[in-house]
Amino acid sequence: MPVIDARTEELIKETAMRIFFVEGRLHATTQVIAKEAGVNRGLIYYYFKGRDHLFEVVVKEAVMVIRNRLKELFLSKRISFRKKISEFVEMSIDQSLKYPYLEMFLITELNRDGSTVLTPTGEDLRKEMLDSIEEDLKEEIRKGRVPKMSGAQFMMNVISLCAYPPLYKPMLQQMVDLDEAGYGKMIQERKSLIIKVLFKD
Amino acid sequence: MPVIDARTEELIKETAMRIFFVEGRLHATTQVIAKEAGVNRGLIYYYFKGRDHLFEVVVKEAVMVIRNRLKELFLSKRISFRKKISEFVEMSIDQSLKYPYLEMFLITELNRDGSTVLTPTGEDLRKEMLDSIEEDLKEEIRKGRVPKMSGAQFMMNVISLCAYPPLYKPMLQQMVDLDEAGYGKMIQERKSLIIKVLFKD
DNA sequence: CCTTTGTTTAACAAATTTGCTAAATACAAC
DNA sequence: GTTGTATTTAGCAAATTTGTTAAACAAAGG
Repeated sequence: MPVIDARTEELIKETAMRIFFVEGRLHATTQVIAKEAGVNRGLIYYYFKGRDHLFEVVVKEAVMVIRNRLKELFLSKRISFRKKISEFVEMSIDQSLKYPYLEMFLITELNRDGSTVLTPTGEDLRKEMLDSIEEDLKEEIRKGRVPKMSGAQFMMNVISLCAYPPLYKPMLQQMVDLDEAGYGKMIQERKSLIIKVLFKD
Repeated sequence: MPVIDARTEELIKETAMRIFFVEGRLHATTQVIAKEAGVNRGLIYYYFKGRDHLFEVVVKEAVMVIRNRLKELFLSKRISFRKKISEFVEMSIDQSLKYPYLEMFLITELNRDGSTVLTPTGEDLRKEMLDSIEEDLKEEIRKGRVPKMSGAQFMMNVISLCAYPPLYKPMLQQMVDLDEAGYGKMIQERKSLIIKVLFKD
């Protein structure tokens, strides 16, 4: 029997991810995806059951990667809260630069009726992570390094400060005069800047 | 001649805005829009030239409203920088609650090739607003109330902290256990919280 | 060389969507 | 009531998209 050419399946997935998550064309047709991948459209139906299933596969894969990194980070007892948040910020910004529209896609998907793409995080794990943050945050607030707020508000701040700017790129470039290099530099600067905004000391 | 029934045209516009900007269904078909507005699909072609033109009209209208408020706010010399930012935050959050997907739509639109929907802000006005912010910000930095950063970074922070959370609602509600009332309360709390995060004193 | 199995292609039918048109309707003015 | 104009409706043709099928092709084993 012939060797299974894994390149085609991968190629389709990677092209779909680029179109959805990098370029934000969330409703690209199978025609477009196949064309840009340089493969016959039928192959999307051969390797995946169809458009919806291709969606499901790439989203689930992306979500799993994010979740695993989050889990690993926030459940490790060894490093300090400040350090955890620093790493989270770095990770988030790099992720958002790589796939600016990914979170947006997940949000839209989550809003859709009958979406089966996103399975909720396990109840126990979710609670454990949240409690861990809440506890560490309380200590920071006590020390006066962070204004009084809930863990949810704090995480909302972190996520917003990281995930929005890469999305906002075209808007920002129109508002401020920025070339590609200048934009990249600005986003990288944010990594340390965000920490300075979150923690006052 | 019969009185022009402005209700139909308005109804279509409002329905389109709700579908696009509130529910985030950015590629809803003319059929869907007409159905939800309770009018015949042909009327979209009667009052607007077609789907694309309907887009153009509602987007331009929304952009104009935002721009005018921004302009009025940031070019008024009478109020303090802190107060300006406070009002901007309040305005942005209310706007984002009303139309969570509006900015997202604008961003996607701006990324599209050949988009004529968004005309850049006048060069003179843009520069004037930016300079005004930069100048006020320098003073705040000098007083040690804000960490050292450019005007662009500061505005990026403000916009992110305001605009992202309403988008993130479904995600947040899955992460943290929040009912509708709890969510609303949390977002309202952000108005003052964001100021405390931006200005340390 | 022939068979078997996995992959790729082209072509088709069904469904959806768009943009338009011609006819129907509503309604104010006469 | 008739007329003229604005509005609304139903329906059509073209284009697009989806999902399937049957046939072609490639490669490895016998």
